[in-house]
Amino acid sequence: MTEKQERILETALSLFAKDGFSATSTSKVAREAGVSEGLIFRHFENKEGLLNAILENGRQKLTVIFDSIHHLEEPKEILRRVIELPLTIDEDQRPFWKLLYALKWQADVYDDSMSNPMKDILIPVFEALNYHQPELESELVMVLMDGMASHILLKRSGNVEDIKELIFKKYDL
Amino acid sequence: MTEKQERILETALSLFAKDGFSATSTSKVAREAGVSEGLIFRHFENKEGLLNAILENGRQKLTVIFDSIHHLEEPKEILRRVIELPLTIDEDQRPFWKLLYALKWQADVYDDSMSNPMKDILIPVFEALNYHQPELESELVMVLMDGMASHILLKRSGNVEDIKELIFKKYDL
DNA sequence: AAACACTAAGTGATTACTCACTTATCATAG
DNA sequence: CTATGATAAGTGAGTAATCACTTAGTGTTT
Repeated sequence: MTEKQERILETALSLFAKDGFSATSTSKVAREAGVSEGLIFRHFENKEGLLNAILENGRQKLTVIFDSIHHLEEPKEILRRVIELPLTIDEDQRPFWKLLYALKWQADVYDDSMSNPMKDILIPVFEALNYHQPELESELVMVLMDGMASHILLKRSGNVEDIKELIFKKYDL
Repeated sequence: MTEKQERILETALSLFAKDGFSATSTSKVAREAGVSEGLIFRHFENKEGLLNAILENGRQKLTVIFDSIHHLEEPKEILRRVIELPLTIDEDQRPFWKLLYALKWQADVYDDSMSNPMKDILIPVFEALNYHQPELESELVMVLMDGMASHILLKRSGNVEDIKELIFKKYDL
């Protein structure tokens, strides 16, 4: 990975997240990255290839987080970690998440790859906690997390920490 | 409102919702609507004006629904209606909601106009039901609804009706 | 006849992408 | 050590197509 290659990925992610994928031109990415436009196509073949490289990059970091949760033993500890996941997104990861959430609505792009691993984590938790409908409870938590993530990524004021505590209370965590 | 004018609004909404605002060209809207491209600019001034006309159109229908809930008396009945709102989106309203949710992520566009009216409805409900933190509970419900709406609009399988029932049970509705 | 709805053929700017070319990297042969 | 040559990295000026938008003009209503 060249330095210029990384610059392209970095500024493309930032621009895609801020203005949207199709509203961001390759020429703008090149200009902002201080690179010739041709270089983008040399390294990433086309605009979509650039997007895929960005997504693949982010997905790898994601797997690490998932695995670290999966290795925990105590069910309530796992549930706590899962629920507060949206709150643990740190500043430099935000553009990636914004891009991911924006792309969901982009027709063809939508990707459920995060959904199943999460279910695999949550269902055993609710089984261990003797909930009546573990699968349904898992889906509900995932819906909640989706809402929380949107809430946080779009910076809608409110105190997210308090909402988290409220959810913890409801699940007796 | 001319027939062609309505055709433009209708097909533009459909295309914006399917492919995104900036990925949809005015020429495509015109072609699909069976109309000359110039007509779009005559009636709506520019592409953004077309978008605003679509949004204004939808917002008016929205106000009607909000008011009908606001006029109810029984707190639990209100809460029930609010929570099942995402499930009552019928097929011909879906494109509007998809567009609205997609636009949230479009940087400059985001619009909180739905948030405050909803809070005004929910806070009195939780006060009447003697919840400890009415405002926080309202925010949580709104976050949940946001998640549910995404879930439904993106057609992620699962049984939304069952999830709704589970939520009802948790709020003792 | 005046306002209105509408079309067809434009406008310059910008789009994603290509191509011919130069420069840097680096292993191996003399 | 240096020269050679292959490969990858990078440039900048192109390309046709498409973009949002305009303009000049044609029918239709009132």
